[in-house]
Amino acid sequence: MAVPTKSSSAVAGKGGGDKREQIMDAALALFVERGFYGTTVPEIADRAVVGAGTIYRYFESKDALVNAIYRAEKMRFGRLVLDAFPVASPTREQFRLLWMRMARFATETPDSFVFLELHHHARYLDAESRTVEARMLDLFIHFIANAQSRGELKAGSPRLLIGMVMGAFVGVIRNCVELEQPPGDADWKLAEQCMWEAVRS
Amino acid sequence: MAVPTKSSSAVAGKGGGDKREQIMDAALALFVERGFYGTTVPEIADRAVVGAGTIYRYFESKDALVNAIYRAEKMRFGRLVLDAFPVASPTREQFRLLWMRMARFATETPDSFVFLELHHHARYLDAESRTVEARMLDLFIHFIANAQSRGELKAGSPRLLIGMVMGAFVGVIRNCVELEQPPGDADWKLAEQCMWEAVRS
Amino acid sequence: MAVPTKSSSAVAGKGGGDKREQIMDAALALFVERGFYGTTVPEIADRAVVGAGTIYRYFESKDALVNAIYRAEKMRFGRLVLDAFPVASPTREQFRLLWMRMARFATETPDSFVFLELHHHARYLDAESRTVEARMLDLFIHFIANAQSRGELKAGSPRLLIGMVMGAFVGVIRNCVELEQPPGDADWKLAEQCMWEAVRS
Amino acid sequence: MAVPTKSSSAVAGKGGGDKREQIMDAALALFVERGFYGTTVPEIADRAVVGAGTIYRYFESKDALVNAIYRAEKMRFGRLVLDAFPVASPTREQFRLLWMRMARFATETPDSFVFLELHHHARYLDAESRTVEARMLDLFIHFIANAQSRGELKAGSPRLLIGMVMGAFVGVIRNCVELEQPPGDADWKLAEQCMWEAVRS
DNA sequence: CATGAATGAGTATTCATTCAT
DNA sequence: CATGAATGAATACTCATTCAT
Repeated sequence: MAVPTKSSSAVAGKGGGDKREQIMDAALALFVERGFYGTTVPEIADRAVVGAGTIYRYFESKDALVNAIYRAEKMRFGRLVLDAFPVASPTREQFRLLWMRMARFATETPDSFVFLELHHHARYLDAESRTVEARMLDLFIHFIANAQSRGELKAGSPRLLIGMVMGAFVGVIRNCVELEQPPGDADWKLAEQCMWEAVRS
Repeated sequence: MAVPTKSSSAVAGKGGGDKREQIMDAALALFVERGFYGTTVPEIADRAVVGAGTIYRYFESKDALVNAIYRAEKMRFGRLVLDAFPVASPTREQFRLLWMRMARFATETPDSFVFLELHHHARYLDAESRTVEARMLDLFIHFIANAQSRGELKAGSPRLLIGMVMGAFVGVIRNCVELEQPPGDADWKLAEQCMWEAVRS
Repeated sequence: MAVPTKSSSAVAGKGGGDKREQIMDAALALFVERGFYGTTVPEIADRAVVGAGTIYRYFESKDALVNAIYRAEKMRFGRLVLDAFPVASPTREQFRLLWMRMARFATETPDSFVFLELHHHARYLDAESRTVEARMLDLFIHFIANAQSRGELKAGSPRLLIGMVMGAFVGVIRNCVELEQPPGDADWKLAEQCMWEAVRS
Repeated sequence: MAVPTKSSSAVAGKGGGDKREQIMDAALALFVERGFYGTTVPEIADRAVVGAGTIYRYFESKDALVNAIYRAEKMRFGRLVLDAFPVASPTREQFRLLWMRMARFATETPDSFVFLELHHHARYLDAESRTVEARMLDLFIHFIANAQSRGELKAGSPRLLIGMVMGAFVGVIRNCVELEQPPGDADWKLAEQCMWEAVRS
């Protein structure tokens, strides 16, 4: 019942061998490539180079696996974007930083970003996964509300502004995914400037 | 193999007995509600009040059905947004009109909009469905490029700008879907103003 | 959801074709031959000459199937043994009749009898199946108690006497099953006489 | 392949550390509680406080384990019932003794008795286990035949009489198991008297 | 044309057994 | 000797699709 934890293996060294991570990596890639329902458990096992049964030593079910990946990636995203956030900087700087950090996440691990995007509303996400999502949203809402109260952003529902900016960000990624070329630095900067003008007061 | 065409039902008048449309309506609603893989063909048949086998008289497969719906809705979207487009109006007016027409589509038939959004990248979309999508994109690209050449929009890849604006639009919808309240007219107007400022030169 | 009923086909004639009954017959035989867990659903389907999926049109699960068989056979047993029971006859006659009817059931459909015996305490029997069993037991208990009150049977817990007599009956069957020869009429009569002497006052 | 024998532990004294017995005890309890197929090997290992792999150092397979338990318990049953059997006593006394010794076995180690009963006809019992069973049966047959030749028991197939008496015995137990109360001494005596009257000439 | 009962290929999941440590 | 993580063969069950009526 007690499933092996990730931490123990992080110490292991020896160059990998962490089955739990192997499985999550393989599953993430396949879910992005072929979708959740389009991916079979044996396929995940093959790609992770483990037996099919092994997956069930680490995850209760295929659903539990996708939820674990979702949470892990969402939290990694959160950490990358929010760690050591310059609370005192001007809003303009903060906006740029958020945007560029997100861009880095999306550029360095595009699979992860696409995965989070695709599974945002998936039926198989459980309550805890949705909570992770909700917590991050709250942080953004506070950020917006504060800036609005200083008169630096347009008035209006913070959620609306967030939806707009995040939507635009995703739109930029999608555009590049469809063109099958990674978005250049210039693209990210242009988009960032556009969206700042969209929300600034 | 000779599948009944949609036109046959258009002739039927009185709106009764159009099985093809009944099936598509039922499927659209269920796909939005439970996803493509979460919906079984017999369920669609039940909701459409036809026999399960009947669906295969109108559509070659479940995949063909979802593609037919995608194309039909995408084209309806295109017509609603582009019909009688005021080619001569100022760009600002054109932008507002596009946005508001899209808003009307999304507000009047939210299921259709969500469906198009959710299935944008679905694996089961075939080449023809992607072509419908591509044609519409071309129209937008020309619109943007023209406006750019007149110096009214920011320079940059038209696809990038489209991705950004469409993404933001979707973000607004999603936000409201999550809050389970239809976006108000004020929301749409605010968002429209924001995004205009995002793209105008 | 609404599963086809047995009655409709009983009328059908045409010499069989009743899938539900085919499945139950095949399953009964296999459960006796190889046990519940030793029988796979495809095996049942093969023997019943239906597709594996067809079984699930008639029974929710393998468990539901074994329960349905249990109930059907238990009730058939009850009917055969108790129908038109001569309430007014002397206890000795009643005892003989019960015993011989049970013997007929066990001789004519030995699989059914063995099945009921083997699955008496099976973990997969649900509440309803146990109720069928309990109701029949109640009838026997009343029969015993009445005879005891007339001083014709030994005093003592009716359940104990029933357990003893039924146990002895099963013992006779088992003995013959092990010898792989059907119990002769003389055997049944001898055993009946023995057990009467066991319980009479 | 050279599996540790039971004797080695008999030497150990103090009763501690005897893994083979720990495993058999745990398995017996679980098999009775949840059935053979309802019990997993790791569960047995947990209950026996040994590693799952250890079980395979003492038993070739799960089947071999259940067979070993069956033989051991059957032989313990035989010893308890037949040791120092008073060959010269009157048949009535012998019958009473057999019955009461069986009752003691069933009362003192009900799990063992239920186990023997439940697995009497199990598919996974191998030839040797059946031989143990057969040998004991032979002893009983001789006992019966002798008594019959002295005219003390009813004529008829000894096996039939044995089946009847043993069946009745099991019926008494089952009755008490169902009522979830251990059979009282009075119950055992009543039943013994009944069954003696059943078989005596 | 319409139907829906029947199908069986395909999937997630379990668990006896092995073997590197 | 003992272990328990890893394995993969085996099994119950689902559902898109067909076809006899």
